[in-house]
Amino acid sequence: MRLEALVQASIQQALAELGWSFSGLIPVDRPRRPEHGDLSTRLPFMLAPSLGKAPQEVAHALAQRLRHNLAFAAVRPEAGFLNFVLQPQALHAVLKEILQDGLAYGRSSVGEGRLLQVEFVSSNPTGPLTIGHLRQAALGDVLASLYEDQGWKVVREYYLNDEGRQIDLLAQSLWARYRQALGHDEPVPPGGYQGAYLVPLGEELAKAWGDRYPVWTEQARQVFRTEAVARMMDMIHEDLQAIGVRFDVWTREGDLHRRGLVSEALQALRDKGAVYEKDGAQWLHSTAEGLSRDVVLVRSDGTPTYTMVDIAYHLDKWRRGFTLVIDVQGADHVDEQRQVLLALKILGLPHGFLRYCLHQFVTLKGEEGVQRMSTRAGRFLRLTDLVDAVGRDVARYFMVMRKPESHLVFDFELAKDTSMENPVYYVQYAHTRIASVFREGAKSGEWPVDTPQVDLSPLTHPEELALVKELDRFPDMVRLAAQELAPHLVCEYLEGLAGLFHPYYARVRVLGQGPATPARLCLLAGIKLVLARGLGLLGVSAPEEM
RNA sequence: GCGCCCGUAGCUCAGUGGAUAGAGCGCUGGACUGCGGAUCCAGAGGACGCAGGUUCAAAUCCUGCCGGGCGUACCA
Repeated sequence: MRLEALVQASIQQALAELGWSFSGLIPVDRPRRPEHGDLSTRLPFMLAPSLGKAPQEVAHALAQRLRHNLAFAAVRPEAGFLNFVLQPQALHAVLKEILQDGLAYGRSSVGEGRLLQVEFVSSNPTGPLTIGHLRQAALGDVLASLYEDQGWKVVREYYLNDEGRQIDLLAQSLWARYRQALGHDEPVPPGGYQGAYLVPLGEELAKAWGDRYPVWTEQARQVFRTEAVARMMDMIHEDLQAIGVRFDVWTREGDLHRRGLVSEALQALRDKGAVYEKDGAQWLHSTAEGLSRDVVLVRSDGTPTYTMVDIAYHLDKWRRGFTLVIDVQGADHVDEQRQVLLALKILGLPHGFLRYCLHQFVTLKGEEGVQRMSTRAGRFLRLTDLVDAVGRDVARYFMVMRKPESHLVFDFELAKDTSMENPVYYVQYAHTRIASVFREGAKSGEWPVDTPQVDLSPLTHPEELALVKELDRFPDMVRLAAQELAPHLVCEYLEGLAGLFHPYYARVRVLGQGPATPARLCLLAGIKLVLARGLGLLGVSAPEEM
């Protein structure tokens, strides 16, 4: 039994014996200070008012009842808390269970196979992916993994905005590069895409097509739009491959229009009385529901806005059978998010169907100081350049190591220069070291061990017991990271675990220690397992050798 | 102006209302005749932006300020 459950069950029994009751989850904390025990509960504070007793008194009474429980070496009431010191045997039992679970350790079936969609990146096909998209890609991919681990059936989806003015601008920018390649003095249109990545494409088209499109006509627009989007998608696919992200479904804006979903969603909103006309445009009456402004759904020229299409898209997600949708988006989309959430509420979709993982931007600190990035101005760092410089593991890890709503300063020079003083390597090195011990142990015949038969009683060092306690925390951590959309908790956990392992390893020898050796090898096996599981959730490799 | 996010060590950042606030980097000084030194040990370094409030208990919740970011388009 896991430690938290063990404590909760024991307390429940004590409550029953005392004729007390507590509805709800009994809180179990892991105290920072060792003198406060291995585990503690603040339950007495919660129970005291209804019992008409002081917390200290409640804690005392509970401690009396729990004192003789064989799992605990001590149960101490202190300052209204109830602190538990575990018997080493209780921890040994936990380690055995972990090893028995193997790679399934920490997995859960709470998702019950329900459908979850994670929509992320969804970058417009107007250029290659940048370091900004990398944060999205890493966050979305890790969130998807976390939910898969919790028993959800996850669809990773990319929404492809292949319509609209930005695409026209891109097409015309590409056309200008094409004309330039033919020796004409055709400037990139105002507000167009200045990036150098269009130059070689323009040259290719010039070679292939010659002087076929001398002026910007409707026909040229069609041809260059199709060509530009296809080329940009090739780039994006290449970038995604570089960081190991794969999408299950690509949805194109054009498809939503073709299937009539946009007008259908608009009609549904109209039926709810949430739409009004002003200046020839159709507006969503958002202020009526407490938002700060109304938004246009259909422009006066009859075309739907981005927001309108987004609402239709999300209504379709609901119809597709998803129980939960997580959208990973940047902070510049907050206003948009509120409007969509509001529209879904008006349409009667359940609260909580759509959750946003909102993240702040990545600022890049390079040789020229902090730079604001812009795809349109051609000022950005390509994702592939970053991956080439620091590797996929570091790139992914760095993008999720901070909580999404925090700004993330990516120091490019530091990432390259100090790659040896890097948390990713610190964690991976712990895994490698254990693998190395196993290799050595295999030579001496000490490894592998018959896990179920090993006597773990030699595991008595405080560091060893602390390590098992940390391993025990892994499933809760994964659950919390998924629930709170907080992948950084995984990084924090792994660094903590590696931070317990390295000092232990430096102090305690594993091989050639008689009966202690198989016990310690079991502990190392548990650590290695959990490190691999955690790194796996992040999409970071767990190397046997470095 | 209004809305949302952030403000914690020199830097980058953790910290599910709990007990004496943490990590990495950087800095100072140590540790290799045994399993990988990409490691370990020790030290210096803090008004948790400011002021009120709620609570047995606040870095955490509420209110108001101050600072930074992002929005506030018939762009996407």
